[in-house]
Amino acid sequence: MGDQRFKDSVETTLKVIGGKWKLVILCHLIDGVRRFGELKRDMPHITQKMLTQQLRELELDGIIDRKVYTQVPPKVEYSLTEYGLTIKDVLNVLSKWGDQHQQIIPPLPADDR
Amino acid sequence: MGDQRFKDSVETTLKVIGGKWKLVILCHLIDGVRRFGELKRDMPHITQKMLTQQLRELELDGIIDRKVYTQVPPKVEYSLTEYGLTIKDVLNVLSKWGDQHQQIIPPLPADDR
DNA sequence: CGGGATCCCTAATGATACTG
DNA sequence: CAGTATCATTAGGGATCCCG
Repeated sequence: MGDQRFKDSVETTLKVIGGKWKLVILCHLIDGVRRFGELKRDMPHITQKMLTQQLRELELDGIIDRKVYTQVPPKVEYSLTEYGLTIKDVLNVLSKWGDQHQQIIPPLPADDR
Repeated sequence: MGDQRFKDSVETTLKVIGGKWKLVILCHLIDGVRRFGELKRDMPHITQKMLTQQLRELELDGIIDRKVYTQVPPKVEYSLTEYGLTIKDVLNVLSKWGDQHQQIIPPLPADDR
């Protein structure tokens, strides 16, 4: 299991969906199409810059689609690509693990860690 | 799926095993006990400081065990705790996904991205 | 509304030297 | 061998202003 190839694959995954925001963004897109403003509203802690930036990177990696409606005011919709849908398995496992972890090792009280 | 609780659980996971190194370290521990020097040798890019630091955090989160042999020269062994073994599912899914990704979106040639 | 462009700061990481 | 301790560096991220 822990051989070189296995490790390389994990590192590849980290490069693509690692970081502070990408998986969270994908959580919001997993249920369907979302507008930029919706994403921003549902993630109060992310800045506009970060959101834009991370969306671009996900788009470049073929995970999400960006559809621009040329109208005033502008409207941009984001959604998972067919390939991006494969991320569901990953999200499910991560969510399940985090869920267990919270029960076994509860977060420190009144603290964000 | 993409509800608040789901998202929170994913974020919890990211806090515990997120970052650049922890999952890679766990890859090496998944096959069994490893000494500090072995880990360092098998991860040429990590610095001693980072390795120590990340190991401490994993220990605090109950994922790995640290066994110190009081002898000269010193000997310290790291291994997954029983609870830490639950990380296997996560690693498998991440490795599998990264493996597919490499085939579909091959890394840029002669570049580290 | 959905950005882009700047400036700026800090937390994370690295390099290096030292030690029980 | 398995770490500390310290200093230097950098990348990630935030605040703000501007724009079609």
